[in-house]
Amino acid sequence: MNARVDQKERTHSSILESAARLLRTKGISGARVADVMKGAGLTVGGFYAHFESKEELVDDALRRLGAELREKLFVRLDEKPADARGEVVVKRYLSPAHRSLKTLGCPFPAIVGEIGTTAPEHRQVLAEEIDQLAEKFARISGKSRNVALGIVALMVGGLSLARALDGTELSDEVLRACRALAASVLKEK
Amino acid sequence: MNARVDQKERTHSSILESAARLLRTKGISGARVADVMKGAGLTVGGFYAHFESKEELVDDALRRLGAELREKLFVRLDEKPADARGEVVVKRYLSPAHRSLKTLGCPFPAIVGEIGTTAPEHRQVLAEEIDQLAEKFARISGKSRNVALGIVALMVGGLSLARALDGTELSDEVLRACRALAASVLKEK
DNA sequence: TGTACATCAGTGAACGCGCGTTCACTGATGTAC
DNA sequence: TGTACATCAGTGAACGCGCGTTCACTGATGTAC
Repeated sequence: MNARVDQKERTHSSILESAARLLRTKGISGARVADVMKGAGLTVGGFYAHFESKEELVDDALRRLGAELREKLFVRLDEKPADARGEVVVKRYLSPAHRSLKTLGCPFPAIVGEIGTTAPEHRQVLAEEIDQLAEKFARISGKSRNVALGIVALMVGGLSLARALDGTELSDEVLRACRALAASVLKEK
Repeated sequence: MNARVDQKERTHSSILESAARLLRTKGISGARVADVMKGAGLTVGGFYAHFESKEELVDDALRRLGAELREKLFVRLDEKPADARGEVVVKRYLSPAHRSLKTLGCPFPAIVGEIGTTAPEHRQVLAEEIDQLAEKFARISGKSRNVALGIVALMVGGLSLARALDGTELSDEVLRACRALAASVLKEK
C-alpha cells in the first residue's frame, strides 16, 4: 500500500502549498477551503481526509511559510561582508519584488490584523515565527535582539503599508523610506 | 421639520461612531452592518437610510478615525521641548494603553491586511490618511518626510505586531524595541 | 496467477449558518386647512 | 386651535449568496486465498 500512502502524502503537501499561496495574498479568512482545494486540483469534500479543520491547515501553513521565508531571506549571506548582511536582508524584504510576491512571500502583512479575531492557536504560531525571525536577524547582523526585533517590526510595517498602498505613489516611497531608516540604524556602532 | 433632521443627523453620527469603534478592533470584514447598528442602538434595516452601502460607511469611518488619531496623537506638543516632540508622539502611539485601545485607537493595524481584497476606494482613503500622518510627523519633529514616513511604518508595524501578539511576552518586547529604535533615529542630527 | 473482497482517496451535493441588502410596514412628527 | 392627511426614521422579516463542514457514494488500489 506504499503507492497509496505516497500519493496521499503528495496530495497533503499540495494542499498545504495551495493554502500557503492563498494565505500570503488573501489572509486567513480570504483563504477559503474550497479555493485551497481548487488550487491543489481537488474538490472541497476531500479536504477533511487531510486536515481536521481549517484551523489546523492554517497553523501548518503558517509554520511552513515562516520557515520558507527565513530560508529565502537569510540565504547566501556568507558571500557578503559581515557588516552589510543586515542591510542585505532588509533590502530583500523591503523590495518591490517582495511586495508583489515574486520573491520571499512573507504572510505576516496579510494575517496580523486577523489574528485577534481568529483561532487563539494562530497567535502562538505567529509569536514563534516572529521570535525566530528576530533571533536569526540578530545573529546574522550582529545586533542585539532588541534592535533586531525593531527592524523586524519596521520590515513588517513597511511591507504591510507598501502592499496596502500598492499602485499608489506612496507605496514605493514607503519602501524606500523604510530601507533608509533601517540602514541608518544598522550603521550605528 | 428641524427636530426630525437633527435627530437623523445624531443617528447618522452615532452609526459612524459605532462603525469606527468596530473597525479599530475587528477590521473591515469584521465590522458587520448588523453589529454596527446594534452598537448604535438600532436595528439593521435602518442602515440604508443613512449610507448607500457598507463601503461608503467604511470610507467615512476611516476618514473620521484618521482625523481623530492625528488630533489625539499630536495634541499638546507645544508643552514639550521641540527636539523631544517626535519621541513623545512615538511613545504615545507605541504604548500598552494604545495597544488595548484605551487611547488613540489607530485603525490601520486592523485594516492594512484587508485593503488588497476589499473595495478599491478604501486604498485611496488609506493613502491619504498615511500621507497626512507622515506630513504632520515631519512637521512636529523637524525631520524629513522620508524619516517621518519610516517612523510611521515602524509605528504601524510595531502596533500591528504588539496587538497580534497581545497576551504573549513578545508583545511588550516589541513595543519597547520599536520605541528604542525610533528614539535612536530621532536623536540623529 | 487469478479472482473475490476490502480499503480508502477523492467526489459532489447537501447542511446550517451568517453575511449584505431589500422591502412592506409602523408610529411618531410635521403640514394644510 | 383642532382635525385629517402626508412624510419619513426606524423595524423586523425575508432575499440570495458564500462559507465551513458532513456524508453517501465511486472507482482505483491493495489483500487474501
